[in-house]
Amino acid sequence: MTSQAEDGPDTVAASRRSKITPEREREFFDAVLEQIRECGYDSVTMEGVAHTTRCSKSTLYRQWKTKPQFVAAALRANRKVRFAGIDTGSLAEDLRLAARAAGDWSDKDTRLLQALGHAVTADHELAQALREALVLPEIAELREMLARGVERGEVPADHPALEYVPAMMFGVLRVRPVLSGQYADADYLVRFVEAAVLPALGLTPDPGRRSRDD
Amino acid sequence: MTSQAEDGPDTVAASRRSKITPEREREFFDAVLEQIRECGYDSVTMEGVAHTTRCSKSTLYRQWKTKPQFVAAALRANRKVRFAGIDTGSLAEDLRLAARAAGDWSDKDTRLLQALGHAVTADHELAQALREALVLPEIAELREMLARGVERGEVPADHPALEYVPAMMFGVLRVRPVLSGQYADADYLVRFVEAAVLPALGLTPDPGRRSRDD
DNA sequence: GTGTACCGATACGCTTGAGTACCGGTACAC
DNA sequence: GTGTACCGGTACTCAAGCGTATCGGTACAC
Repeated sequence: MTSQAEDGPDTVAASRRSKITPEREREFFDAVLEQIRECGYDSVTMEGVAHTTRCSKSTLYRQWKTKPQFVAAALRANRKVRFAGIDTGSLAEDLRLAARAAGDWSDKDTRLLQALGHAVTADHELAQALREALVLPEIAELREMLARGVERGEVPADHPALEYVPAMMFGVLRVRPVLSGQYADADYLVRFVEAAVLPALGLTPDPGRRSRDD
Repeated sequence: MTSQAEDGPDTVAASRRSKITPEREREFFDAVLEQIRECGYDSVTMEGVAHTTRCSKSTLYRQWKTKPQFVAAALRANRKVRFAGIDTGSLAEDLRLAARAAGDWSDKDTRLLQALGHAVTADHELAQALREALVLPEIAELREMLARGVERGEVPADHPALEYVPAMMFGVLRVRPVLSGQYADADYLVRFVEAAVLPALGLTPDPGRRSRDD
């Protein structure tokens, strides 16, 4: 595997004497991701992106060779830390906060993942970019959260449910639209954590059920 | 919205003096679904289906007006009862069996759902067909399973985790490829049920360990 | 002021696939 | 046997979209 497209061709704005500012680039990326969310990967057209950003197709093709490379670059630029700063000293509370945070981008992220779900099988670079943008960071953060809980002795290190928590959270998050037609909002996810994740981990949920009043 | 395409145009074989036997129709449906799984909805071509089934494009278009209608018909014909006959008298055992059963088509069903995930937003008939084929039956069966458990007194009727069990099962099932790159096989799902679903429901996986101590 | 290199616009070539039209062959009805 | 109606095959029209080429305009370097 040759890693020829690592950092170079992604954010071209700084190099190559391009007149495209990082802010402008951000507009391109936002536009293409939004178009993907709305129409699906295959239906996204470079012309459409060019039109909504009031640039020309040539401009896009000058920066990125092909459509998948363009999309991959947009995904990589979209990487964010989701659960940053969540460290309350209590695993249950951390999970609640993470659920609430996840619910806030549930809509956008889920639609993106859904729309790219299959396009990914064709282009490996795209697949990797998607994983790195929308999957791996959150998983890693969840695992750290759990590890801290274990370290504090809240959950035994060999608790069998531990390894399934990321899949549970992620699964419910992504699958809810399919089941009920609506995206998993923060309240739903917090209730899910309360009702299923914490009990599975042997953590006692709030007895009085005072889950959502900030 | 008038439901003009209900039963008539789906299975045309019997009507219209078509020489296409139900078995032949089944071949068409299998072919298109397999092509969807492999290439995604958008990349499926009527010509490809015609070629793999050694029929002509005309034949397909004679029976189904458009590609989405054809695919919707294929989905509707694909409806199956997944967890039929699972009723052991124990909710835990039922869930284990369901997990094992689900793992057996995990691959095919998940790929199909993934591939159609976004195509569905464009065509409402397709969306409904997909839900009726791959989502609603399994959910309904799971709910019945849970209801029986409640009726037998294994789980209190107001147990908060009850409503999340289908989402958990479905979520983990569908999301595993995204997380780990491999489909959720039967073993994985059974371990998940054991480690997370049963404890969440307050059912003890093995007698030596009571997880709820509030 | 001059030149270079990028920008936006437009037009084009090329491929692909949906859906249609037409054709000869053939099974089944009668 | 004769006719009808469907089958498979092929050729076609039409639209869309990728990626390329070309052109005038313009910002910035020097």
